[in-house]
Amino acid sequence: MKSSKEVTIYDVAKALKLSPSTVSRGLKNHPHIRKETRKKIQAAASEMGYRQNKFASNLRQKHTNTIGVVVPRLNSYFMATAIAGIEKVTSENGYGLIISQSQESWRKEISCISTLFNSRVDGLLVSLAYDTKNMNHFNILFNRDIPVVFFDRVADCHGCMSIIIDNYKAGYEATSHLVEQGCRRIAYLGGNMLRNVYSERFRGYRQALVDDNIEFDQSLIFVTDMSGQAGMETAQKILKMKSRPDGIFTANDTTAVSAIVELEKSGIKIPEEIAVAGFNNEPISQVVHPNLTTVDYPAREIGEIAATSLINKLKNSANADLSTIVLKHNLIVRDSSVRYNQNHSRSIRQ
Amino acid sequence: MKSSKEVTIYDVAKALKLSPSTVSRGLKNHPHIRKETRKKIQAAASEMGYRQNKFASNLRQKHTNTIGVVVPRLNSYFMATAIAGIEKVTSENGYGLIISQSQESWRKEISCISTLFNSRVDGLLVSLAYDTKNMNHFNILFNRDIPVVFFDRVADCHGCMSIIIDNYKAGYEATSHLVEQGCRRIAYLGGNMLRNVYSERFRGYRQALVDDNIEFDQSLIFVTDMSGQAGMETAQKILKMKSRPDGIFTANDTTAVSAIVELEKSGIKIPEEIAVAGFNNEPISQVVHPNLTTVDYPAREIGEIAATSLINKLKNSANADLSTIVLKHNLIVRDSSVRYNQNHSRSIRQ
DNA sequence: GTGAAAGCGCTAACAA
DNA sequence: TTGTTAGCGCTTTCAC
Repeated sequence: MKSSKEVTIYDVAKALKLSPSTVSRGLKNHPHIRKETRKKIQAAASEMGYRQNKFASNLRQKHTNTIGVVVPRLNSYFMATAIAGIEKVTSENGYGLIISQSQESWRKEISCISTLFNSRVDGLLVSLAYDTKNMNHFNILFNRDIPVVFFDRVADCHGCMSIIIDNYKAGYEATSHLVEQGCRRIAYLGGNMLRNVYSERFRGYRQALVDDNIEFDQSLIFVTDMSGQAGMETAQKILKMKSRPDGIFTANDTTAVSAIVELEKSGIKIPEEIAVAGFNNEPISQVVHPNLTTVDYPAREIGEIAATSLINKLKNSANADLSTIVLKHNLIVRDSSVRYNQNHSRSIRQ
Repeated sequence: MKSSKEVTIYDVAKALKLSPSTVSRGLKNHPHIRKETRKKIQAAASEMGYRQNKFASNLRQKHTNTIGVVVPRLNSYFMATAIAGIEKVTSENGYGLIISQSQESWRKEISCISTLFNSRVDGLLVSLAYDTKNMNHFNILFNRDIPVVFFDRVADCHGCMSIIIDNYKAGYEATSHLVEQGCRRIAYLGGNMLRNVYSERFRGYRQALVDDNIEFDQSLIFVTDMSGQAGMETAQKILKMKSRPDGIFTANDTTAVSAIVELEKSGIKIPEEIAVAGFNNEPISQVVHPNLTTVDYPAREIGEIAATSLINKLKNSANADLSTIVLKHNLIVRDSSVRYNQNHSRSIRQ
């Protein structure tokens, strides 16, 4: 194993007394090559330590076998898991991955897209930043027919594909569940309504109230950045309210958990005084006391399916493309929302 | 904004009646170019929608401005945070990132390294898999002088750089702390001793026992894969022991937390009957009840410093390279290990 | 089934 | 300060 120069197809060709083009063809199983020749070529190539120069190849072929990923943040359980899924299928399919973070900022997202565009990724997987207000920065991609698949935080645009769950339904189910447990004043704690994940969960929340004949109360709606900090602060606001809610539906687990911790510090009993439901089924939901009722969210699958869809689109550009894939979610009921007494009295009442 | 062909420096040159080389130079602020010309070139280029073709450039320059990353898993708090740090500094320095996961497997790690090598990354950032037994797969890199910086899970090899914390000291401190709280039979729950992070923490544990005149007991040592599952199973083993430990030092928080949850299910009082200390200061450590004593670990900094070191090495290859950078850790004492009574009685005794 | 040759877009040595 | 030119390694048309 020498530390010498790179081996090129010219070197292999010379060694075999063949032409470079034959070697090139032999290396990629071109049909018009005799079996023996091909074998000879491949043997010699690996013998000599040949490795393809992708730049030369890309330069000719005009594609990079690279996929760009733009996510709000890397260090959340959901994203890390989704990306693990993405990485799995892209690497299995011979694609490289360039991952970048928008840091939840529209501005930074614009620059990520532009960088990735300049890196000539073949396609993109994106989940939108918290405050992205329009999709103009994607136009450079659409103009060149670079396919984009959105996942989780999606937007309608140019018939791009989206991989999501039914956030409306999940929000509806979580809220209904709280109602079933006897809650009548249910707070909603969510993020920027620009993002589908929050607006849809909110829509579900609201519809559940309507269907249960509970009046909507604007003072119970909290829109925050959905950080742990925000959960704490909202809990403090709730503590100061004259007429406190008796239930909270939170659009993620991080805020739910920090709200619970904060509420319990002040002696509030969960779920007796305030029942809580979160979203995402992060590991933390099984550790907090009481264990958190939450919506299970197939992070890994979302990543895998997003990547698979993009690769399909890349492979046969004349694809009959589904525009949206909706994955199944699952309400997981745990102690933070179950009121055994209440349940009991209800069943007696009926 | 047309969706037409790519603009090349030839197009720009033609439009400006200059030569391609002048345009090339003008675009990258080459010193031998008049200011006006440069401005004219840059204006025209952006006007015309020019974007550099990196393949052509790479093909010429023999480097890719791309850094490869190999980590055991993406979806752990520590790794996601470290990678967030890496991404920050690489993107600031104009490097792309190719991230891959070894899935904790030596075999897969070998293939990751080889793929990255074939992608011609300029350098690598790696944290070793759980069961990597030798470093031969790195030889292809060393043979071509491709620099590698290890972080967190490191190994001595070819004078590569390593970014770590003092795991020995941290293990020592955590164990000593448990002793101070009155523990006399302290279990150690760790991973494969091949990995520095586990062997060093174990070494610290052991030395702390020696220094406190506590006899080492092999039956209190549990080597697992450090998953949540493993924490649960180990807790069950401990529950069945005739002579149970009165303290546990666990080499990560995930296992610590699931062990605590499992022990408490069986009515064990934490920390009164068994005091527990973990490692990593994951968010979950502040949610579990009782809050977990743990070692704070500068994940983001480790990532940032690893990336910075690699880039420095890349930029001036004649670098006076430090071989190891040790970052500060910090024992965070929380309720899972503090025995107020015990403390009190000790202070009286003294 | 194989070879010759051109060219992808850029950079850098050399020339002017 | 700018231009000329060759060539990075590969693929692909066209010719044989």
